[in-house]
Amino acid sequence: MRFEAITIKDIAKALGLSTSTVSRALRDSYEISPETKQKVIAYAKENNYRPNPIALSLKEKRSSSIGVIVSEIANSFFSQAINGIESIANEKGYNVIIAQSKEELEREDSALQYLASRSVDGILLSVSSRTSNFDHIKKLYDRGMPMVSFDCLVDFEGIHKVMVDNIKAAYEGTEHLINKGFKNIACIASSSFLSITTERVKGYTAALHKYNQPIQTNNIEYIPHGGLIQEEIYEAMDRLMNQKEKPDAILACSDRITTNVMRYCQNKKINIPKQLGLIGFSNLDLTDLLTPSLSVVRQPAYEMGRAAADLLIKMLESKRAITEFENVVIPSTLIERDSSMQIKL
Amino acid sequence: MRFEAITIKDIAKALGLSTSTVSRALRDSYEISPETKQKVIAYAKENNYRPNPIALSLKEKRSSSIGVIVSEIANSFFSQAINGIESIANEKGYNVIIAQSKEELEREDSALQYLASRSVDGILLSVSSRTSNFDHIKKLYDRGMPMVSFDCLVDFEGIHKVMVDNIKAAYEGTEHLINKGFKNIACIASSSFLSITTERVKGYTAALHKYNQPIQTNNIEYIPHGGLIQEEIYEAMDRLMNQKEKPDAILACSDRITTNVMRYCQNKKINIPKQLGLIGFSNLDLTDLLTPSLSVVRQPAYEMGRAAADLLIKMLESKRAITEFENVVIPSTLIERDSSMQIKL
DNA sequence: CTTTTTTACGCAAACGATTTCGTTTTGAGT
DNA sequence: ACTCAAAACGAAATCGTTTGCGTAAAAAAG
Repeated sequence: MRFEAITIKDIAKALGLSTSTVSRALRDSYEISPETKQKVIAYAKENNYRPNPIALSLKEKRSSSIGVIVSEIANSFFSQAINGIESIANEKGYNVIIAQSKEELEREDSALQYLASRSVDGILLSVSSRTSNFDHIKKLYDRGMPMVSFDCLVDFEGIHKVMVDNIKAAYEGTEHLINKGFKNIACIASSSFLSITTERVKGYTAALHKYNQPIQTNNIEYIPHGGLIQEEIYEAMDRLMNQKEKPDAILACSDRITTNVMRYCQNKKINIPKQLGLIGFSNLDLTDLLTPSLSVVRQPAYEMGRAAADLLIKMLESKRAITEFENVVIPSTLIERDSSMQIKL
Repeated sequence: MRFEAITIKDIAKALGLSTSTVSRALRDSYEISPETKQKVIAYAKENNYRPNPIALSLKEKRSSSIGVIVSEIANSFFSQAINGIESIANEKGYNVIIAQSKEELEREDSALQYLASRSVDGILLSVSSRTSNFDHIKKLYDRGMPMVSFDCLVDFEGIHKVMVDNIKAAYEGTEHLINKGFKNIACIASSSFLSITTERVKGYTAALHKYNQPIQTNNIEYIPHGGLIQEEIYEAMDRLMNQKEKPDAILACSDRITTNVMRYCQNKKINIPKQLGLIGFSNLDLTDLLTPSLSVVRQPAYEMGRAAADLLIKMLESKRAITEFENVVIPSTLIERDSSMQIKL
């Protein structure tokens, strides 16, 4: 079974013209007489002609499409970011191809390779939590594939980057917990390879330092697969809660980590926030309905997507090579709810 | 800025061969001497050669990609379904292009048109809640575009369909509420155009009928945009709760409707389940963490995606035209939690 | 009534890969 | 020595579209 679309050749044959004439008529060239144009356009419309984008891509060496690689789309941050990307892309006449790395290096690489082999004009990339080595990305980038890095950033320079101020975001989250009276705050972050992890941990320690709270390395846990594997988070929680001095609050540095910490506490009958305060990075739109309502650091995913897509398309459409690379930093928002309120609830 | 990949021509030139020889060497043709093959393969590997899929698509008249149109990816049901689709597609060597209709007819049509113009071999479609007329879909389908309809189905026959048993699912949900002692159960469904709506309402009324509860039309609300617009749900709830005989429980027929009913109740200080029982269709993976934990009808989204993709690819790869069309019905699951427990909590 | 210009169109190449149909060379068979 | 076939490769068409160039006829200029 196959779908056969009408081509310029079919029109030419039907109207007794050459393909060049038809092509020019459709593009409203001055070399074609008004009558011929009229005939061609009418016939094309009638038969629902649409130029074959594949033939166009082959000829023009561009596909008018951009690729997006994220860890998974079933993640509120990324689905919101993709909405932002699409809003810009549609506006500018590009279409979007989405690929998921599922937090695996091999899938990231194969997605990159597929997109690279000419089907897309450029790539928006948020690296997976398993990406400790960025050579496969840098290689492709150096060979001329336009790319913009967003959220989980690549480690090299000379590339546009879009991010939140992770240090500040984590600092504010931690500070909020401190202000609410928590004395022994732990931090659960994503894989240690990621820039967002190191920055968020940096913000966390900076806040502790500022308020003269001790910084204990055994209060910092890293989750290798960024929360995709529930077990990893449960194990981290076990380690934290089995210490002599249990933490009394937790800063959870990703969506999946946050929800799985809540689930752990529910299973273990740990009351939030009485026994354990919690604030988490999350873009879920029903954190207000959770029990207790969840205090979150919210990333402006939609805006980040828009900014990244905008940078990429500007890059694609610029004549000369880019020499100045931007680091777009978009502010995050702290939303204080019940999960971080120690005293009264 | 543009990315230039290595082509078969480059290899031919570098090795002093013709493009035909290179092509054959890479495809391991018997007409090429082992030594030449060796040289070509080595050079190709070294220079990271990858066949240009666009050129291939043009020649083969197929793109090895399938399109998926859903209302929005930021919806747990669809993102899970897409995961299922991708799992099959990757297995069979297809890649997936995702488009969102955002519950708008125009966006659905333009997505369809784009995908149609030869960039995809087939389409998996869940129609938008604004789609009251299916002509644009049927037209394309009749012109030979392979399609499989899943979840929100098209209204015509002669096409593969993948769905849950909506009547049974709604029946079981309603029955569960009845068994828990609720006496005046309302139903909030998606737009009245959709087959899933009529079927779920049918299941709801069937259960009421079976247990001798009165069926009141003013207890059935339809949400034009399927829940994408929060206001529409709030207004429906207002209508329901301002009746003389308020409902004591609600069957919410989509993810967005369910969560927005909860949000409404929270705003209006309506206690679930004491004042209002609730069971909802939902695929969110944290309904267990809500307050109260949410009773749900869960659709097997991943399996539905797999089934739909499987049918489509079988269709694409079958030599002769399909004459038998399948209606794949996949069972849903009822998960009983606190939101539907009237007596004790 | 020529010559030049304009008008309106067709031819063919190009994009990258595959494939059908040659073509050349070598070696075996008679 | 002659035929024939196998082995190893190349030329060219094809997919759908655009575009530089060529060219016929018609119109304008001389």
